[in-house]
Amino acid sequence: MQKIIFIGTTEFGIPTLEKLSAKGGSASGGKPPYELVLIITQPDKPVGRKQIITASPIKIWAQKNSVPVIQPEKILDSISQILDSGPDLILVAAYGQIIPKAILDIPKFGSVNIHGSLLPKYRGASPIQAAILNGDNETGITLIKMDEKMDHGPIVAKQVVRLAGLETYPELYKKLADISADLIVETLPRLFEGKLKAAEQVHPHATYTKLLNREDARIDWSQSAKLIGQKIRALNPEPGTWTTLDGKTVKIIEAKILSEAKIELPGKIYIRSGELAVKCLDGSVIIEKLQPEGKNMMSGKDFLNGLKIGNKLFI
RNA sequence: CGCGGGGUAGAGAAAUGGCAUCUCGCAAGGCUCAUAACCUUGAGAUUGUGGGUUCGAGUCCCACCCCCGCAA
Repeated sequence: MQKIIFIGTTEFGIPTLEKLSAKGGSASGGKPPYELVLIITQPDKPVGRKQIITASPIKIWAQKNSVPVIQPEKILDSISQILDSGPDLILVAAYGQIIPKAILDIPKFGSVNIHGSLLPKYRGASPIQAAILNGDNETGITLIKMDEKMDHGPIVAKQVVRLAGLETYPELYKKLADISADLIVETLPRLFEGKLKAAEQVHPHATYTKLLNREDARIDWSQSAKLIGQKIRALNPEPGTWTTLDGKTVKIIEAKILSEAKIELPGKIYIRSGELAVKCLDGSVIIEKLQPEGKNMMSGKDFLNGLKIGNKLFI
């Protein structure tokens, strides 16, 4: 039975862990086909307004499934434990730290990374958001052999996902997480048989994504409705698209776009068939869900009920 | 003790210390070929909790609970 070390921090890795630990068929005597010998995740961190120390979803899963878990500040500090567990493969999904080559090279079959885009497109921190943000009509999952450069190693497997142009980030995230689990299950046997050819990435085609911050998520109402819609779908719930009204921030959580040719002041709020609508460059955006500063999340209609519509403007 | 906003009817919001209003929703009735439109009427609230000041508190004071934005 092949020994695997899983390294990751976010929910993205959960479906993969589930599949890896799932019982096999009768042929394998009902045992999982692989042995998860160790899970490595980020240390517990304070989260939220009350700074409650919170364990990563991966740690919680590990504990629930009785898999040994370690949380080094620096992963290199744990190199002896990694060696001791004698892994045949290291699997990495959304860990959040650079893993040095000294560790990647430990397992017989090397280290494989799960990445949420079709590499070499969208290397880096936010590949899933990038696909939505750019209005791509396809994205996917790529498995690569890891080398010392970020998202740079040769490709061992790839799964394309078509996009309809309506996906939100959480939806696509979930979908890609599930697909990566299937892709891993499909790919590992061939990898362990040594039958897998790794194909070098076409490096000149590489594009990069950075970690998105709050300023990236501010809505510019002078952009096109399509662009604003993409932004809202890509950047919620994190970091969360927002705008301001009378100097107070308002989060825009869900919206649909409306192509109305009439050009008016971008950001102007008006009512269209009882719904909250906002003018932008080439059309309008119907806001379905939003959250004013200090308030709970509410529908666009609820927001309208309390709003004295004068010449209100989102800026 | 990081900074800040908030808790009023099912929902969203108003209310110089003096009868708690408005919009939406809901119910009944009406208009209409018809309707999510329009008109009439109605139900629905111990104003987060506990104290205090006052002739009188949603409003002022004290304490507590809960929700949320920023920051991390």
